[in-house]
Amino acid sequence: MAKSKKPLSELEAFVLGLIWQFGPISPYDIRRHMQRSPSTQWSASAGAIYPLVRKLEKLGFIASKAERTDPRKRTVYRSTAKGKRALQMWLGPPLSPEAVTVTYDPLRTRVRFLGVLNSGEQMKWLTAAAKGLDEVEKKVKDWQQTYAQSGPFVLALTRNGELELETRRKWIGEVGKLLTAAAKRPT
Amino acid sequence: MAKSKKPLSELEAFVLGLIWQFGPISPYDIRRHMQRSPSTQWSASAGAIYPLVRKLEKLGFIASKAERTDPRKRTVYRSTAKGKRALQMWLGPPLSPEAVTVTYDPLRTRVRFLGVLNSGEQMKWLTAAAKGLDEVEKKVKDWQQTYAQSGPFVLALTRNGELELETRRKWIGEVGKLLTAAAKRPT
DNA sequence: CCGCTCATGTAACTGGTTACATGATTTA
DNA sequence: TAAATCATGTAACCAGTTACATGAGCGG
Repeated sequence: MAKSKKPLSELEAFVLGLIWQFGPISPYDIRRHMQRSPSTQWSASAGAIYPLVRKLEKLGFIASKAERTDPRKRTVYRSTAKGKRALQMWLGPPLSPEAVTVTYDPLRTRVRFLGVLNSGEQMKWLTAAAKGLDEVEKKVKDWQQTYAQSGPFVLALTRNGELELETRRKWIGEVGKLLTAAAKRPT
Repeated sequence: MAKSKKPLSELEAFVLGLIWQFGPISPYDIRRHMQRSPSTQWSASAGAIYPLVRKLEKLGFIASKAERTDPRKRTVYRSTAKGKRALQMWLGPPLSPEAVTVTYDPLRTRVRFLGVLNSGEQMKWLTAAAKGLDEVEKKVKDWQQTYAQSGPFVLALTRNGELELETRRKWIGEVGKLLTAAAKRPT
């Protein structure tokens, strides 16, 4: 049989996707691309990317081509037909279980435990959080500018960034109101 | 000096937070609590929780008490004053870098590469994604019901779930419109 | 009494990070 | 020519997962 390959990890699929989308591309450029992204989901470390790319090649999902040899070598990769199919499989439908899950928002995790601070500190925390979101917005806008007008999918990402930020801001604001209301109503 | 302890990991802080919030509580109950949460961020595996709890105890952040001994033992933990301070430190302000970052949304990652599917498949994917969000909503609502009326912080989480879901739905819808528009306008 | 849940635990693994190294090439 | 960047690589580590084991107690 041999058909039972285990599914790609999120990082593997992401790198394969980038190679499919921007290939021919070098691991070094993949790393820079990831480092410039506002997301901190992955470190984009050499220790992750280079071995991963070699693995994808061994799987036959991507093919390498030496662009400049020996001294200052540079190897670029592009997706193979098999790689494209693997990416399509990964995308689905059906959507894999980890594709459909609640988002992970570190601010949400923290609000869960805001009760460990006193009322005054809670308000300070919320102010700091709002300021943090301003920083995030800057980074997102930077990213958007560099990758502007790259088709409907980048536009979709841009739009996601806007909506997401708006929602988080609104929520932080509501949490503030909730807490002041709770503080006034003594137990 | 010895004052330069490295910061808590997200999981460590989360578990410490749960112990502070619900303690005295057993590692077993922590696991169940996490398993019931709609988030799939952590596996809540025994291999993660039990060693972690012992680590927190060794750090002096929590204290144990044997609730039932030897046969069918049950050990419960509660937060110490030091643990509470550690939790407050972790929360901030200042907010740690990983606290203020864009959310991680696996659907967003996937939309990035939707171009690998043809137009028809793209629409099917979006339909499947929307259906997936319905599932997420069910899970979130279940969770909300079990933990209803537990103070302003749970209320804040509930509200976050609502807003988040609404935003993701809206976004998926917009992506659909974006793509149909792009499909009609040839090149 | 059989199967399920309670409750704790560990050994092996894995995916990814940190931190470093190398050498060529470009820029100030 | 010194410093920064390009480009690739690896060794040591770490946090968390998978999968399994143990034994007590409870419900049908």
